[in-house]
Amino acid sequence: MGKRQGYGQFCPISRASELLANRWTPLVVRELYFGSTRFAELRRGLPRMSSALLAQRLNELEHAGIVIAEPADTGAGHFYRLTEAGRALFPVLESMGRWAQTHSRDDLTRAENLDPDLLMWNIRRRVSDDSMPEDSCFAVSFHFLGVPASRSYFWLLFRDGETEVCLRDPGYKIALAVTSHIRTLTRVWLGHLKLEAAIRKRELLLEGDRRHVLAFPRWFPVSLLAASDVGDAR
Amino acid sequence: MGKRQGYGQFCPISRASELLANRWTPLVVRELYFGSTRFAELRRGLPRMSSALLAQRLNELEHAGIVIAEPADTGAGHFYRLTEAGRALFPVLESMGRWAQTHSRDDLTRAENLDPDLLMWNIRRRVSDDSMPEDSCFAVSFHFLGVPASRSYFWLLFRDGETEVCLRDPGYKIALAVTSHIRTLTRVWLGHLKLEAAIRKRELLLEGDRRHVLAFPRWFPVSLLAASDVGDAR
DNA sequence: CGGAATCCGGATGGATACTG
DNA sequence: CAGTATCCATCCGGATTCCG
Repeated sequence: MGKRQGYGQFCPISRASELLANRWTPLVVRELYFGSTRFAELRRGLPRMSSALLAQRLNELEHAGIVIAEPADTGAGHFYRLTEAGRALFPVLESMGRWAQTHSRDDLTRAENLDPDLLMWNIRRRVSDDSMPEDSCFAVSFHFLGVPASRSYFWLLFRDGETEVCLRDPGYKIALAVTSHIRTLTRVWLGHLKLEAAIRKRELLLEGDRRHVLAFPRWFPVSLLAASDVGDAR
Repeated sequence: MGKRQGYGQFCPISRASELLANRWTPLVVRELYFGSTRFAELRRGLPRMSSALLAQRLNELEHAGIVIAEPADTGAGHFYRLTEAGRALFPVLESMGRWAQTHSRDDLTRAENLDPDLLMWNIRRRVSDDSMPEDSCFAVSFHFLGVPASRSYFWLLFRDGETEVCLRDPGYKIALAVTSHIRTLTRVWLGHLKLEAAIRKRELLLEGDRRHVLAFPRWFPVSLLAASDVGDAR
């Protein structure tokens, strides 16, 4: 009876809404699209989502043909991947992102949305897509202002062509130390502020070998959804 | 506390989801984008949505700067309109529609989504956008198969350049009688079947003056989201 | 560890009735 | 007509637990 379900309309927007207009669902698809495959990875990108709801959403999406869950050959659990129909949802996510970047820009970096864990996790995911020198093995430290003390230090560890986020000093050589307010680096990530401008304005401090200082802007990534129009980025 | 609200993420998809990933919300925006402005018009395009929830969604959208409600000078109630930020959401709706048209096409015309009221209401809205002869005054009757008897007859009345949906014979000259299964006309509307093909295959019957029979395919509209790729439309 | 199942309290949505 | 008010079913968040 009151069973909440479809909208009973033939309109294609209605059909798409049956899938996407549910709490967390677009963000689950986003995580899968951006490359997470394991339950734990998804949770890390969706820290405020309960594990029960994530499991439920993955089921719904699998049932709808958006996600396919293959049992992990190694160990327990599954690999969750988008099907072709799932990847075809990207234009929806992209247009949502583009809308918010132009019509809700300042809301993105309101205090309650700043999250250093999430930022580092996203940076790592984009860095490892790009090509870093495979032979070198070093760490870059990040020190954030404007966050709780327990969340103010992070390290990116580059080793064997892999990139890892560490919450403690990994003990490798610190090639570069990055210091900024969490909002500054988030705005750089979102394309609201050019990295070079943040450095020039001394909102972002780089300390280390001249070589690594100069290399940093070349490998430091921005979001796939970064604004191309960079507001007050001069 | 348990207060359900934002997702606590700086990602623009997250921000857009806070607005759009709620039940009925994309469909409310769709109705406004397609030209409905009064509460009653919106309800007619969203027949399964409770009036309480519609009022709540309009409030939320107004608060978010997507909708503006101006008190109606004449009579009670308001005119609801999209703001510029609201109209900028159209690419999101469009990409949702495009996705469903290609990846969930057959679900659109499942029995539970066929609705002759909704179909006629949508047709009317698109017809009046197009130019019909302003001087003429006539009616076109629609007889649907595959629907409850009480919903099987409709009339489109063209008068003074206005178009109206009638649930009873308006008494004007019936220039043309259209008969088809509800699914057939819905598929034509969605672009899954070409009108000419439906006529040729005798899934859609036209009776009336030769002049009106010939004119019908010229003014009969399809959805703004009609598929350009028309499957088995030959 | 990876993930599913359960339980609880608060929030949300659907149905119906009601009001100016 | 244009919404409110109310009641109840469902959904969601958080915590805990369980299983392999």
